[in-house]
Amino acid sequence: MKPKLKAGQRRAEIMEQSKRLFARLGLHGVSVNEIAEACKVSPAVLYQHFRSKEALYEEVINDLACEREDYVDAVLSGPSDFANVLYRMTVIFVKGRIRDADSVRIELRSLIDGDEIQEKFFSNHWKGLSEYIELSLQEMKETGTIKSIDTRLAVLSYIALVRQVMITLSLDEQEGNGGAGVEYYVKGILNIFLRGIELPTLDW
Amino acid sequence: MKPKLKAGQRRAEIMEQSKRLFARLGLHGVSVNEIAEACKVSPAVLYQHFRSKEALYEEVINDLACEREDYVDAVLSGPSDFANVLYRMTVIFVKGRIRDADSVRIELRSLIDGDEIQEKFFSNHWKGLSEYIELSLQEMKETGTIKSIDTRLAVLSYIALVRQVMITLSLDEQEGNGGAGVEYYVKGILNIFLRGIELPTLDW
DNA sequence: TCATTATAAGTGAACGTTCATTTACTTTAG
DNA sequence: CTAAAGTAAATGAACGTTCACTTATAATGA
Repeated sequence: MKPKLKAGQRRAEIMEQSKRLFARLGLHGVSVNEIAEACKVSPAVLYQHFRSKEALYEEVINDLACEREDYVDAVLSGPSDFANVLYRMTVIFVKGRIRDADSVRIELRSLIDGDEIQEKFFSNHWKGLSEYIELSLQEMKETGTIKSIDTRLAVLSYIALVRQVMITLSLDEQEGNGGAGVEYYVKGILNIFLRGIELPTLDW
Repeated sequence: MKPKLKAGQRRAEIMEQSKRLFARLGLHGVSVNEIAEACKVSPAVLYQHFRSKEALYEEVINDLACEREDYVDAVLSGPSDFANVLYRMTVIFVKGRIRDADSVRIELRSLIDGDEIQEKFFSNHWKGLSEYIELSLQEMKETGTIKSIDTRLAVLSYIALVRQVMITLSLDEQEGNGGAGVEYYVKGILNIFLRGIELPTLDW
């Protein structure tokens, strides 16, 4: 006898399986039957929980886009200079994101499609990181700690570097990373970035 | 009466339209009918030139994969130090790529989909740039011009920065770039990169 | 030169399949 | 018993693909 799940659990199960499939194959790459099969239910079940395939897709995407990282610990749990705080924030960010590669995949998809989802991704996931950089640089500029610099370009560059780390760690199957972990990569790109904008690097 | 194109021209037309559509919507996002419609011919025509939809797709990708920038001029047409050569190579690379945004889109798709056909495209396109960096850094390491550095990480970082420029210039519709051109962005990220790996920046 | 002919290019309807979605019915738990 | 949770089967539309056919173009021969 098959166990019957409560509506809420079934819903969650459907969304989990959908997320996996949509991330890897895209909206048009997966059929409703395949999703149902992955959930081990008949296709009709999906329609008791979601209006349509597209509605399910949107909900999955939206769910991912709205997740937010919590940086409170990152800021408080160590040295409070720019480099160290940014390091801890980035590690938290990257670890949170690559926990499921699907989230990274879906973000990249939304980047290509250029839909509104992309903005949601940015404002929920990247904003914390980029605002911290932007405000810090602005302040350093005013106090003369740093030479004149294109803040926008700096933020853009750091995002690019972090995204590359996420891609390397979560999408490159080949595992040719030499087994290097999140900390190694983040430290590596962060130091490149810091030297790049003429700030002192991590002191360890 | 409609004009009839020669096989070669029709083939080229089909591939051009397909590229546009595949880039924006992906293999499963476009139907054969839509491609035919874009070419203003009946669907059957596609099958006189390509075995199947998938074969057409592969050929489009493959076509992109085989394009390669010519860096001879870049190397010869100015100062021959690492920074200046890399600058000129990068400008050529970026200009060539963003000439059609579709190529950039397809590359991003290939990152996500991770299939082998597209892998080829990816590695081939960046090869010129990344090999130049890799070999140069290796040489500087041996001659002691540069401190010990993770070459792989450096190459990865530069690719990330260049890709970000491409994305900004060719996918971000919002045009909030302040109208800054390729040269500005390339110079910006290149200097960040050079300082990042402790090499002298562009001298102008 | 100009009708004749051969062939390459293109058509449109229809094929079988798969798609997303719905309907009518069955099972299970409280 | 009954409401919720499930199923199997069926739907029309859209899909990729093929087929029998027409039309434009170019080569031929008198």
